[in-house]
Amino acid sequence: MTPPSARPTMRHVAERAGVSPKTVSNVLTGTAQVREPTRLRVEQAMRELDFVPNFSARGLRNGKTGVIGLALPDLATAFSASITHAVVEAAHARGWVVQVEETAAEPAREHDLVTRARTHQIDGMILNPVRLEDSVVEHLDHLPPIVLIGEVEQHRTDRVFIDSRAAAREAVLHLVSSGAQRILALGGAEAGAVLGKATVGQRLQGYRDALRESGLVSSPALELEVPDWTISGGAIGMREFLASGVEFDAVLAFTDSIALGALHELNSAGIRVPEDVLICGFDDVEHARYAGTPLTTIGFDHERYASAALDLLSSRMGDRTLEPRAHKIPHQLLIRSSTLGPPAGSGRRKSQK
Amino acid sequence: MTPPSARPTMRHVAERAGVSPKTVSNVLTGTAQVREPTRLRVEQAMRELDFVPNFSARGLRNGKTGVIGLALPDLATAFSASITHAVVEAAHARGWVVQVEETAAEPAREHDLVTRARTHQIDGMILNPVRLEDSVVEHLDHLPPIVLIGEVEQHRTDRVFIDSRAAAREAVLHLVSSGAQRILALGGAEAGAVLGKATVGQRLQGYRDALRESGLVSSPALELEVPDWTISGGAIGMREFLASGVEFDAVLAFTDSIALGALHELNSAGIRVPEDVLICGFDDVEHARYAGTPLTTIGFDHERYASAALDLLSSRMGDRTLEPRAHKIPHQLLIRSSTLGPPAGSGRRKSQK
DNA sequence: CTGAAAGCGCTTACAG
DNA sequence: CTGAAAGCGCTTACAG
Repeated sequence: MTPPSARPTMRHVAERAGVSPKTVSNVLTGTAQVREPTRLRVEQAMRELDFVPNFSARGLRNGKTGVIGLALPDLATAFSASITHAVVEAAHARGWVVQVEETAAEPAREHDLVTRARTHQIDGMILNPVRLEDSVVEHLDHLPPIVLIGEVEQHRTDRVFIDSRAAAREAVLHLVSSGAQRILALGGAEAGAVLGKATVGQRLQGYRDALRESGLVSSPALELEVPDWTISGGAIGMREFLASGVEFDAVLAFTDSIALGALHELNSAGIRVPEDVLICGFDDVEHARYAGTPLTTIGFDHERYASAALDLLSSRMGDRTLEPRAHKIPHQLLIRSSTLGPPAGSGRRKSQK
Repeated sequence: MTPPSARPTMRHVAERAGVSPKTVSNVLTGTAQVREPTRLRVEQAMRELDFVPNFSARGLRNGKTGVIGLALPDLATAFSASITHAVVEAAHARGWVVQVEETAAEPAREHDLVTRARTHQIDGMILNPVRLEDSVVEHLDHLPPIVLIGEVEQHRTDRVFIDSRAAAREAVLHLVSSGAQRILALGGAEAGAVLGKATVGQRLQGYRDALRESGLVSSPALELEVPDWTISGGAIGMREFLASGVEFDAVLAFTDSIALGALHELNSAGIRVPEDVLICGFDDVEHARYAGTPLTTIGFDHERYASAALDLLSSRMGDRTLEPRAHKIPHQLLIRSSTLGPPAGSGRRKSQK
């Protein structure tokens, strides 16, 4: 019940400085030149009154809020933390603040989010879709600018991505060249998803590409989903797989968190990495490098990824009629201890039978 | 350059439904009862026009935006990810969205943040202060409600915290009872900070309390700062310490990330955990449990922590004259492999000389 | 239960 | 370079 008048407005500043509100606005936005002495008077009045502009009013007037949205499936993962950090830093450099949303890997929540985007008053949104419903894309015209991050088979929106298919292929070829023959893909057969439509599909395709090229057979028994893309999700998936008794000598995990969970589970089961099983992750989060066995992974520049997304957002906000653009960020296979095993041909451990 | 009129307003809905804007507002906010047939007509008009309310306008009118701020020193850490996740989930349950900020451990940026809080149009803010400048607290009356999370020797603001001093003491007593005699405190002597004023100080005090009680001497050589509270920060700190040649047989790291960096560095140096050195962290982030050597740590319920902060925020938004309240969240020492060493008295490794 | 009026705090044309 | 007017899209009293 604090009266709103407790907070000074431009009118108060104007009165105190003996000018019109317009002049205060000019000082604030720099729209028009203001003579030095006038400007100093206005600035002093602002200081004396401890004035700050009301961004709701400005937003109402301008149709811009200075806020962008960042929507990720699960904010608790290491990868999300790294991306959030990078986006917030890059956004600040451009004068924006960031509102975060969590889609919890539920398509319904993604949909809600996008349709609610306008009410939240954000100027644009960076969305990491899990399974982007087509219905969302349909609404595109009524929505603020959206940049998709991650792999999406969808060309009506700006996108930033790494070539996950190529990266997965490289990773698997590396595993094969290190002597692996039965490689588990851990992270998603993603039963319901159309192959290739999202990150999961891309990585799975790259995995299969490499097997084919290497003359190895792919098998549904070696493509395993995990409950979620977290450390515990990876651990649970690995535990189930070990219980199945299927033979394997390497793991391609679809994220580093999954890989770390799998690594833990292998160690608990007395299976040594890399002596018995090789393991490779995805994303190069900080603790991949510092894991008990440092983790081979696919790395890319998270800062660059964030900047690219913001640049796309920025130019689309300037012109919504632009053709959709896709910005590919280079990736790199980072080889660490987890795949530096004994020479090819040495007997690898088989999983229990 | 899209005309703002592209977006339907309440007036359009009202015209289409043949009612006044006020009635549309009533339907939307539920302020007044609306007769069933009227309401249905209005709702259909909203659907047909794909109407969503403009929250900037509503915010301007109501003085509320539905947005709260969450400010953490470094969004990239595992602890930040866990807290961000918990806060966003709890906020959504209360109908709020969350804007994140990063203070990068710089007091100046915290100060900026707080003074800019009003312009960002947030209804309240959750701030994890590193060194909260008194100047910030001075401005409290001109700011939206703030809840501090973490330990702060400051009683003019609502706070949520765990008893870090008691927790650190328990952890060290546990290390001592496991046979440790020379325990490194890794995370901050925090040269400039007044002891006890922030998280660092609390944990350091608890550490010293336990040493004193155990009849062990504390020594500046065993209190080490790290460049930052990250995994690599912990690794760098540990590396420097090992180079110093000071003897030690246990480590109390001030966060799990620091602990994991230290663990990695010890392993690299051929020092075994827990056989040669015991190590204990703080916060119980997910990968503490899944580390190469599962990490003993101080755990607490992150969800409860977040909910408590939002509850305090909520009630203060209802009444700014309330006495400041402090909500303590219980913690628990979680003993895992990293401190399950050989029995006390067995020869521990000394660091190199 | 519904309507007509006024105003939240800004900024954009439009004049000087 | 500065001012007076109008309006962004809502909602809160105030009447009916």
